[in-house]
Amino acid sequence: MKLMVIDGNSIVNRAFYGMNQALATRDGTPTNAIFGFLTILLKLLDEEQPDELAVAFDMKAPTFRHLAYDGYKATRHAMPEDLATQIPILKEVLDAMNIRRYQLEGWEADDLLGTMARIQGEQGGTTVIVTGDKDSLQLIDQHTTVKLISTRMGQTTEKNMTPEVFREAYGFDPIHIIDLKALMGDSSDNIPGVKGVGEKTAMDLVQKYNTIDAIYEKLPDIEAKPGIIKKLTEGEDSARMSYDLATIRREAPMDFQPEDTVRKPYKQGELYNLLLKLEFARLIDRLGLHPEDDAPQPAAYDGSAELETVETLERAEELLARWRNLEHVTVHPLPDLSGVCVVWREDGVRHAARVFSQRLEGYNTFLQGLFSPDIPKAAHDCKNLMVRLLEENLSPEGFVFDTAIAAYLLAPTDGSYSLEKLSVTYFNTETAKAASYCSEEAFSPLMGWEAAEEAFTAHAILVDNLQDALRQRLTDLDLLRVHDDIDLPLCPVLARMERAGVLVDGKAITAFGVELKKNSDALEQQIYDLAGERFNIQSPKQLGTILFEKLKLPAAKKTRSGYSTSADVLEKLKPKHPIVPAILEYRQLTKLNSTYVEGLTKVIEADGRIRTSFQNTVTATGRLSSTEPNLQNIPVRTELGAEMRKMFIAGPGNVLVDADYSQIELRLLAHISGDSAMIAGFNTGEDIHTITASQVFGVPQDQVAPAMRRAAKAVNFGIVYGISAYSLSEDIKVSVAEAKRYMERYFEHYSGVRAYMDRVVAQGKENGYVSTMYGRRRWLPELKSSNFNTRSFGERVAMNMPIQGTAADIIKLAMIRVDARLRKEGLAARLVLQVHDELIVECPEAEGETVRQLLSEEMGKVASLAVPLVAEAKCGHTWAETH
DNA sequence: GTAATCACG
DNA sequence: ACGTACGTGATTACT
Repeated sequence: MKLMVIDGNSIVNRAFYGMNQALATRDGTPTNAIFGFLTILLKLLDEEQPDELAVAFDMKAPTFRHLAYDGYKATRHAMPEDLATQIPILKEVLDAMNIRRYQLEGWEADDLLGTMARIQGEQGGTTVIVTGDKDSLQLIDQHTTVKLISTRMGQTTEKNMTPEVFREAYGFDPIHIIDLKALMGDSSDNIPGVKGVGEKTAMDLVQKYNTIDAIYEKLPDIEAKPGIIKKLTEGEDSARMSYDLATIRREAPMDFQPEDTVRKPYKQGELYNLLLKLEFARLIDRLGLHPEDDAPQPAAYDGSAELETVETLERAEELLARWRNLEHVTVHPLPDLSGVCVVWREDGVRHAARVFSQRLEGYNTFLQGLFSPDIPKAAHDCKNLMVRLLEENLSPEGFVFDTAIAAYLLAPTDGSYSLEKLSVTYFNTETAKAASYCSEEAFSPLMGWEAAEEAFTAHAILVDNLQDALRQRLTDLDLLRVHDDIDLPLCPVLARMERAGVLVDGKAITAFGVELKKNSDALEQQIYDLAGERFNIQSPKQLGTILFEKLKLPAAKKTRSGYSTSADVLEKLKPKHPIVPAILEYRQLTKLNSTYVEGLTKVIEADGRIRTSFQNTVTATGRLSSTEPNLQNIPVRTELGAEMRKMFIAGPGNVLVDADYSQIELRLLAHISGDSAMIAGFNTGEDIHTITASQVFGVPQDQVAPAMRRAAKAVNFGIVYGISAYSLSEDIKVSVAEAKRYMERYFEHYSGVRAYMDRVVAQGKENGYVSTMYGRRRWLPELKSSNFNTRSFGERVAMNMPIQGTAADIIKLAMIRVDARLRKEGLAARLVLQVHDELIVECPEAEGETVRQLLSEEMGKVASLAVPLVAEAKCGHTWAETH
């Protein structure tokens, strides 16, 4: 039989310190250590497949010896509260998993591990001890191995220590770890050892003599320096005492019978409820857990409805007429719009009507009726639905609620908002997988019609229930206005933009690619010549070996897996070797070619246009993102890269009009902080970076040197991001002390900015969230973390999100208004792209000037701030020309 | 699937 | 003393 025993305290500590993310439930209970522990546990179970399993804990944490982790001086740190609160919960989880745990007054987890391993061995079994603590290595023997765990940045690495592996590494048998400790001591465990004997001497002695008994027997005739011999002689008592302290006691009076620890199935319902409380939805999914059959369902969820399948146009018309008078109906379409389930409530009864193109003659007439603006509709992910509606020439108007957007506004850092997930989050209820009715074959007779139809209907009802629950929560948190005024009305605008697409010059892109390839091939050859061998330049690992080992360039070591070869490292090495500039240029050319030339060529559609997807439920701040392809990161900063923008063109007889907000984030900083000096600066209408430089460096504006302006600009940006002197110094390449001086002078002149930064962090800590001018929120459990890095990150986010997020709100409002105005005025112009602070419209040449002014005007008047909100617009035949 | 790199605001 | 700026997405290498 194979027993796995886990050192609970050791592993939970490693999980706590090794998780780089702040994990917490909505109410702020930290859960990262629990999550980390369970992740490690499941991984180990999978790998080891033990027959028996147990976890040992220290009784309390007075000795703190298990708090030690690499680089952490554990001598006498109290256990952080954020960790302490997680341990009792973890124990509950283990109980629900039906895993035996042991703890014993007066005995440490180590001792229990040792005792269990001994008993197991005596009964002819084997044991794997799982710990992060090297002390336990003394327990290794023929039937006991130790799995050493270390966790960094959420990544767990493990080392299997068998007697052979140990001997290879240490040069003596595992049991002599005790002798080693007796000599060298262990500060984290308060073991004194022999004064003056460190790790090196101790290793040497134990490798030669194995035990302290042997050493002291032969003393003074041992191979060691006279000084050491003297120290050993004087320290004998201490060594003997340390030996006892370092010895793990294997005779704990514990009630351990290996057969008690045979693995048992989880207590399904109990574990489900616990993990649900901890908001570990993915873990619930992974373990395939379900609620207990008799568990009380939240009142909000009611999956029942009067069902019908609509098969005549008369019935369809009748329903449409009734729906027009309701507050809303919930619509849930199949991805290809070949069917739709509509859920509504009348006189306290819920109804669900399913309509399929194959079963209703006149289905298209029905769709036209349903998707006319006079039937108020709720749906999950409106924008995607609207894109499909536009493809079918149906109206994207008339939507009043989007459950995906609502869930996003409530938890913008969650990342995904599938119905499967929301069902668990909001109703503690598992639901069918969308894939069961979304695939091509789902409704084929082979797959069983009924199952697909049932899942489809269940999801429609779920969306209807979510609509209720989420609307309530939005109202409670004052987030409904963001949904109603910004994110929902933006959906049809985005749908139209996606459908419009942007025209590119495919031939020019291909030609550019040929040119890039020619030049990068030449560089590749050059690099091989300079390196004296061929290698994969695109492999950071191989490149690192060439640069830092073969060519012996000074390494600025960085990444986990070796040398960093990133552009800023290489930039510093440029003068040291001609291979470096060649690599930098090679990188630029291949990047342009693979990401932009090849990436974009692949997605050009038959009409020569590229259609991106704008994601409206992804970013933590409220910005949009762009995928497949990403059109928000087309090069512009370098001359060669900017060539790409010449390939984005207006159609024949058309122009592009490009309008971008000038310094919107800094203007918002001025407005939100209320800093009078910065507000005054913007109101003079001069260049803000020059003004900043003039104020910070104390020179008249006309004497601001370009370097001063550059520095001031970097400080301005840094401030918005929640700066540190170190990062600023890296950015503008001055000493940290110099950067610190800049920042001090900056805050002297803009004291209101500093006050705002302090204020927003304090509010974030108090409320648990920060918000934009329009009420969009981001929750910040990181601010309460006891981990310095995590907390610092939270503070920077607190400073940045209200600014970046407000800018995002403003441009979204601008898009809604620009789109409305272009349409109202009967212009052929249409929005085609948004790049965070920039809008791009394509229109007939004749409309160019009108549109240019309209854009600038609408964008400028979205918000009235303490400083002007300025948007500058230009026309051109290519995207490059508009800059 | 993750890490490293680099493109954008 | 800590470890180093906010927000994204695509490509490539490699496990």
